[in-house]
Order: sequence, then structure tokens, then C-alpha cells
Amino acid sequence: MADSTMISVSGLELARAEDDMIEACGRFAQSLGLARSVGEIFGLLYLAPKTLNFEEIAGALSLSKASVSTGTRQLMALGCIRKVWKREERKDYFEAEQEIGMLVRSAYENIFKTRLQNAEGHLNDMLTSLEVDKAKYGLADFRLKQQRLKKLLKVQSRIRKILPLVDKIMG
Amino acid sequence: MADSTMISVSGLELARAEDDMIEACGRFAQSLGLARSVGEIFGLLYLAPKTLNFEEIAGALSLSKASVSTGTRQLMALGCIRKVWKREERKDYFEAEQEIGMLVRSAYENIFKTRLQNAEGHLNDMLTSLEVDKAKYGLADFRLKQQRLKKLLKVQSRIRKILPLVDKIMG
DNA sequence: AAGTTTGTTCAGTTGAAACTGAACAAACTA
DNA sequence: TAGTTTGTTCAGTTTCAACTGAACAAACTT
Repeated sequence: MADSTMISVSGLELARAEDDMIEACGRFAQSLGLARSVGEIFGLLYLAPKTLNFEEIAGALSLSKASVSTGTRQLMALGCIRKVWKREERKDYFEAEQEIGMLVRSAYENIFKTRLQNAEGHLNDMLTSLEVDKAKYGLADFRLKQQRLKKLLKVQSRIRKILPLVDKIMG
Repeated sequence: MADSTMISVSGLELARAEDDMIEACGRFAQSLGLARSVGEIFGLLYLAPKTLNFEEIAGALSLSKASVSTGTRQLMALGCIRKVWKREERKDYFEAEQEIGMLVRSAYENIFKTRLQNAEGHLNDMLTSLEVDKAKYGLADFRLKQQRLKKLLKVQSRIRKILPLVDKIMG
């Protein structure tokens, strides 16, 4: 069928745009700390004119079905793709979330927000560690470090204030 | 001297706060696609009550001076640390940029902005690739892909509009 | 029940990037 | 000039996360 050649592997000139999309998404995923293949799967699905199953995804991207399994699971957890059930079919089919608002919100909720909260926890831990070990530092040194850590906390709260705003503009 | 024990290696209970800071910065760097050690160097310098030289950095973080050399170079290029010249001294000393506005702007300029521009170029390339190969796609398929790519471009321009605003709030 | 078909899990492999040691360059000292 | 001290570069090694193959589980069919 036509699609299996269009979506096909690597350098075939047939599907330059798709190849580029897949590659770009792969790199973008990496820059977010996700596996390259996760981005590639999304890129493939985002431009696909129909839902794709395991076999098709693995074939198009030269991935094992194990990788497709973990990749799709991650993308679903992120809300970037979803399973589509077909009656009378046992295979799982996937399609990309096309609503951009959802995608942006997902990236924000699952990646940014998580990291920010994580960092905030760390900063608070550091401040208490510092307090606990107060005696071990000279007074001036203690105050210096405390002040610097607090500055970081302030930045964080500012970032947290900005995010909902961004959310509104993007949504 | 006191500092050499305070800043010292790994799990010594002496400098828990510093250790945590170093570790947290290391992970943060990784999440930005930089080397862990780059973040660690910054974390060390950010809390240090005085400027540090190669030897001290390498010692505190158990890094080779080669790694310190490349790490400090990267951080300077990012505007996150700077060299401090001391008269009558041949060694290079380093200190962390403490002005948070600078740090945020640096992260934005060097990491975000770059990636966005990169992505934008790619999207435009994809659209032209798609046009070029138009004949190879069915009409419906072509229009679908074109529309989806254009949606992404729209998102990008929105993001670009938001960024200066963020810049203003953070700066 | 035995056999398919499909997806998941996990121990082991692999590849790419970070790190290192050693050779080198530059700037100073005696 | 020869000898130090300090930082850089680069080829080779190491490390670690992504990927894979194979065994397994679940849901069907015959």
C-alpha cells in the first residue's frame, strides 16, 4: 500500500518532509531529556494520515517492538499520543494528539513543572542542611551561602508565577 | 586551610549543603543537555566564599584539569562564571556570576533561543520539502501534512512573542 | 488444550558522549 | 638557555543510558 513506502525508512527521497520531522522531533526529545526514539515516534505519528500500529512504527523507524512499547507508553503518559481501538482488531493503533494546546500543556505539566518542584525541594533541603551544619561554617560564610540559596528560591517563585500566564497565552 | 575541607569531596558530612548544591546543579546541567561536570563546577563556585583556581576545583570535584578546562570554558561562554585576575598570580581564578538576571538571561539566550531558532528553520525546511514532493503525496495527504506543519509554526511564533515578556519579568 | 497473535519485561549489549593522561604551548624564572 | 608553572588539546578509555532479543503473559482461535 502507498503509505508503507511513504513512511518508510531513512534516506529514501520519497518522504523527505517526514524524515526531517522525525529527526527534528528526535533531537527535540533529546533536548528535553527524553530518548531520541520517543521523539521520533511522535514525529512519525504527528504527520501520519492514519493511525499506526506497532509493526508499522517499528518498521518505519527501524526500532524493536520493545522500544516501541516503552516509547508509546511514555508518550501516552505525557498525553502526546493516544491508543485508538478498532473493532474486530487485536492490534493497538496509535495517533498523535493534534491539539497543540494539549501538547504544550503536557510538556509544561510533565516536564517543566516536575523539574521545578524537584529543584524547589532540593533548595529547601539545602537550606535546612545549612542550618543544621551552621556551627561548622564561619558566621560570615554561613550567611553568604544562606543568602545565595535564598536568592535562588526567589527566582523559582518568580518562575512559578510566570508559568500560569504562559499557560493562558498558549492554551 | 578551612575551605579545603569544607569544599571537599563526596560524602563527608562536613559540607552537606555544598554537596547537595553540586549534585543538584550537575543534574540540572544534564537536563539541559550539558555535561554533568559543567553543572557541578558551577554549583561549587556559586556557593564558594572565595574565588577558586583549577587545582581547587579539580580537587573538590575529583575531576582532571582537562575537564576543568573545558568545563570552565563552557561556563564562561554561557556567561555563568568569570575569570578573576589576581596581581602577582599566574593561576586563573574563577567565580560564579551571582546576578540571577544574568544567569536566567544566559540560559534563555544560549539554550532556549538557540533551540527555538533551530526548530523554526527545520519547520520551514519541512514545508518546502513537502511542496517539492507535492506530486508524491495524494492531495488530501499533502494538505493534511501541510496544515499540521503550519500549526506548529504558529505555535512557534506565539512562543517567540512570549519570550521577551518573560525576559522582562525575570530581568 | 494446543497454537496464534500481540504487547510487556528484563538481562545483556552497544554506542555516543564525557572524562582522562599525556604531550604540547605559553609565559614566566633563574 | 634550561627549567617551572599553568592551561589547552587530543587520542584513547570509560561510563551510562538507550536499545535489543528472548522469554513471558494475556487474550484470542481452532
